[in-house]
Amino acid sequence: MRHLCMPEGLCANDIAKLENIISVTRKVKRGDALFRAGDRFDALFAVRSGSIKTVITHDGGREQVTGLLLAGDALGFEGIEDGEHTCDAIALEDSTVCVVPYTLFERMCRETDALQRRLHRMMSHAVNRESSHVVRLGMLRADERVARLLLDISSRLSRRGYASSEFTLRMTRDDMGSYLGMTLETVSRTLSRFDKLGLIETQGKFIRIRDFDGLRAV
Amino acid sequence: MRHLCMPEGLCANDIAKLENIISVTRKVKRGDALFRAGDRFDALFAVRSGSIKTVITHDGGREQVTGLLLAGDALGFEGIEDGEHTCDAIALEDSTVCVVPYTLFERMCRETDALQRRLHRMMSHAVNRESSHVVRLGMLRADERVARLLLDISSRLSRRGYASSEFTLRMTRDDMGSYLGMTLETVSRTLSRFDKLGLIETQGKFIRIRDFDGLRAV
DNA sequence: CGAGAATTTGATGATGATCAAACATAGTGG
DNA sequence: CCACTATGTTTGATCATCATCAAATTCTCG
Repeated sequence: MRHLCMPEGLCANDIAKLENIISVTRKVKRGDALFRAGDRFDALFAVRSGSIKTVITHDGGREQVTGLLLAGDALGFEGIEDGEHTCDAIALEDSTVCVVPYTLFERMCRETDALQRRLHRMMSHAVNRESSHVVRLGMLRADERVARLLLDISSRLSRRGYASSEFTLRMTRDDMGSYLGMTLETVSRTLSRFDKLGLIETQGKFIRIRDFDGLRAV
Repeated sequence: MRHLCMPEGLCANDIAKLENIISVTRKVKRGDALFRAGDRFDALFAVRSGSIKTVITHDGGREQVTGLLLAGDALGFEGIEDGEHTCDAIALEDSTVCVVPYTLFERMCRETDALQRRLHRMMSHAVNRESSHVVRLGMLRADERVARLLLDISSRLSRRGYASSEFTLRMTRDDMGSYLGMTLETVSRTLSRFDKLGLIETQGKFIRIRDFDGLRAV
């Protein structure tokens, strides 16, 4: 049972080719950076285990969490444009990623159209991921944003075959707040309220969703 | 002097190839859709003249403007993932776009690595565009968002060789508000205040920037 | 286990939303 | 081409949401 870093099917032949170039994995310790803004871009990454946040550091030191990557998610596409990464990627827990050397991968994509299609879909997915985040930030109230985040994580986990109703979110409340465009206090209060309402159960970073429809209706 | 839809250099040979497949242009009348969410995705587009907004319609009819595309900008990448578009693209004024048939383009990208690199950079750019919008929505106050939008448009225009200090923004205040995650009233008030402060001059949709540093410092 | 970090909860206040009404602009048909 | 009507904009008054400041409590990990 081998783990495929970049899931969803290719034909056996293509998979073999792919495995050749993504045989390299890299471990990243909790709190360490997989890459930093300004680092030379030379590889894409896929989260194999653990989770990673992407952070943009604004002039003045203010930081914003712009992305949350779970096992199975690919990252690094932002670096292609100018050949250097535009954000920091920080491990939220000890994690493992597959390393996909970019120029090699690009060449393979020219040879294999299935692989090319796959890369394009991944990049398109990255666009859509950002775009739904824009919607979340742009037209939802604080409690709606929190509810959506929980549902989003849940559905991403279930798509990957993990339990969808309970998980441990390694982000701090501060990270969640930064990601959702609100303060850590508001995140905390919102989670407490959801708990009191019977929508979820929280014990620190562990979260269990008790009432999916209720959350959707927030 | 021919207009190249997708600017920035390729070698003469590649340009010739490219021009072959992007010879088709399409006119879109103000208010009409270039494509709608759910439409089959089969081409990428590049704005040749005019401007276009992308809109996501939330369940319940609420709409959010997620993107603003000016002459020279490419759009449609969100459709690659599932083969159908995920947002509406609406012309803000009578506009012209180049049509780039996708499968054809994909094939060409496998043949010409310069073209492939170009496509990848465009998609990466699309990711970064969304991502800076996330930052704008996530960590800025209302007036900072408006200031950033104006500066952003200005720098995009100047990069394309247009006047950078005055332009006519075809969006309504409502569109701007939706794009910036605030109400049209707040947009209007903010612009009025900037005007009184001498940062800009406004006459309806026409805007002249008088004090770039002032705007940056908002 | 203990110290530093993270979380929770409360009290207060500011930013921006909402409601409302006057005013301006642009698009249409006579 | 002008007048008329729609639509868009501005400005004001009030209110709700969420940020800020603060302090007590609980986790976590080295």
